Amino acid sequence: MKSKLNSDMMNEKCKEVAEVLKSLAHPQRLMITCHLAEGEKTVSELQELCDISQSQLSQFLGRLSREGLITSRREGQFSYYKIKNPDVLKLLSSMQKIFC
Amino acid sequence: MKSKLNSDMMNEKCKEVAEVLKSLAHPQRLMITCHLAEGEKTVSELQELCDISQSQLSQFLGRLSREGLITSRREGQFSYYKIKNPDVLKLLSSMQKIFC
DNA sequence: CCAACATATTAGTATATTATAATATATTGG
DNA sequence: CCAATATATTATAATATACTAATATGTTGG
Repeated sequence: MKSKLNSDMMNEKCKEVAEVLKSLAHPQRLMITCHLAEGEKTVSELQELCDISQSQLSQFLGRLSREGLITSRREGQFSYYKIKNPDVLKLLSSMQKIFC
Repeated sequence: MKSKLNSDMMNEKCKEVAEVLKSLAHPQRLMITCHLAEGEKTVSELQELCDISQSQLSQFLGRLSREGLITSRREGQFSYYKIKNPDVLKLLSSMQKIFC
């Protein structure tokens, strides 16, 4: 069951996975995604939970969206964000088991 | 069995884990660590495996060492590197299951 | 010892990221 | 409509990262 990758495939994979890691590799972005892993949240909820400036939160959410980790929907006043990529959910869950 | 963290602990954890992710969040550093996850390797072996310049490889290995993910020992002409942090080994293994 | 090889360090430039402040847009209750 | 609230965008300065070329150090066989 051990899946070996050839050199080109490995290059590709590493590039792809490194992108995801890069998105998560910031204390507050990680915190944001960890909270989102528990379920959909509004920006204001996240702001409470993460203790982070409005502008930065919005910028981080923008980046995480652009990079495909999360999605949002607008409902009235509020924007709701949640994890989009199921692999990211799995990764967050693994990390929690390992580090928490 | 669900370990909840209070806000301060979560801050700490996120900071700590984000550091590790940052170390891994580069295609070639990820590739290096993936190869090291299979076992100890010399710099020249890694250079072959990763197709990367001598200087960059050495700089990346330096960084990964400084950041506590890997260790090295010198034996004659060669430097042998391997994964130091067992959590990193677990993480790499999880990521392989998820992404490969 | 010295030539060749293995590895590490340094310096310099280009690019990316972070954080902050200021401003803009969208929605709703009154 | 307008004031208040929620969210997004822009500009900018500080810092970190990536890459390359050049040079330095350490080790060994002959």
